[in-house]
Amino acid sequence: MPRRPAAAVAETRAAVTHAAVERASVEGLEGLTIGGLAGEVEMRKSSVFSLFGSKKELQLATLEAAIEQFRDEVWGPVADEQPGLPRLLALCDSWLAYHEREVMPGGCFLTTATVEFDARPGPLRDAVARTMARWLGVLEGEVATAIDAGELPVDTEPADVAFQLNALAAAASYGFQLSRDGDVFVRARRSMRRTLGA
Amino acid sequence: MPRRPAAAVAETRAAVTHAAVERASVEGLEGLTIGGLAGEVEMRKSSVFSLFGSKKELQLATLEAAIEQFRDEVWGPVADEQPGLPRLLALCDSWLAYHEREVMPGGCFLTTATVEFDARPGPLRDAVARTMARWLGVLEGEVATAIDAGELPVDTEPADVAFQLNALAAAASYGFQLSRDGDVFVRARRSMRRTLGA
DNA sequence: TCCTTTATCGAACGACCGTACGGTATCATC
DNA sequence: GATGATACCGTACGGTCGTTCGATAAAGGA
Repeated sequence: MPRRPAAAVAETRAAVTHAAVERASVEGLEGLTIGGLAGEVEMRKSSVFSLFGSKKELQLATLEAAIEQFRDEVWGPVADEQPGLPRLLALCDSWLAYHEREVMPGGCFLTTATVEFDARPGPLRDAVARTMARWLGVLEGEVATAIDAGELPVDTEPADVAFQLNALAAAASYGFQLSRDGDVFVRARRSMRRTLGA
Repeated sequence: MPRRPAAAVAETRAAVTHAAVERASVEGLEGLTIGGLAGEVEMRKSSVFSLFGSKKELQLATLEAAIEQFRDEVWGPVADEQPGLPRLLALCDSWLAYHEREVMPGGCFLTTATVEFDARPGPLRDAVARTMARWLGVLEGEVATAIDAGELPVDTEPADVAFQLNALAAAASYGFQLSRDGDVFVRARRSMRRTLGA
């Protein structure tokens, strides 16, 4: 009794991973349960399972979906800004706004996944590590562009600034989740501006 | 067949929570299993269970033990330094050293617990929130002392500096766990020094 | 219209979890 | 040396998890 037309597997997977991203931001990727997820998308446990073949594959697909959403909602709006400091400043605002409007009910997904798997060897950890490295690389490249354009001091260490910005955004996310006090975003924004020498 | 003399319940609990702290830094507080923990301290599942009465109590006791260890190993060595900027600088070094020497096999315990429970209402979340708030308060007080002593600019926001230092230490911890590259500690130390205007 | 493909379902499995409870050997006290 | 408290153990129960597998009904091409 297929409820959907043939070859709809991609859409169905997307519906599941979308729900999984939200759920995992709260309970963690390990806290995901195939049965619980199935209930949320009104399917049966065995159906959801057969879409991915294993829980590990479901987790990897969920991470992939979270990355895509992050790119769409954070990077997308600022992609057209002028590369260098202008885009970096816009990116920081977009980044914090993404957390502030609570797109993820449990806070920053990548931070959650990082802290959850950073000490557990396996493909999940490797995928998280690659993602984090790639993101830090993006930030670093933007800082380097800003330096070349004379928008930042020549003695600025791009990797340091990337590390700091990422640390601040993550702390803003879990700080807000813990305290439910929006002031942490003000603090984070001020701190980011200071890091970027404003 | 009691293996220990009477009234040894406190010592036994301490042995269990000590193992639990290490394990939870890797697998998370929710990932703790009473049976697994029992194997590690060479006791039976039912024995460990009856020491705490419930898993939730075990988790709370584990958090308490982690806080105590943190206080002993991070704050203890610098408690006698001169309050204000000197002690703050020493504290940052002690803090990073604590993570660098991998006392916790899975990285910063409080960060793990924070990210794990920040969006899950309950006594665990409340305890974590109180702990984090207290720690930020300690940092903030130290910054305020430094300002009063003229060691930091008068327009410094103590809460901002506390937020930044905590963000950097946490990021150093999970950054190291992910990359296994000790350079993150150099980066974090440099960033902390910069935050403190050195 | 028939036949193959395919998306979904239902039922069952073994493993592991937290929890409950009664038993048992040792200790402290008299 | 008998007695009661104490620290630990053995066993079992109900529940939930990931996973397997055969059935089923709609979709699509011939």
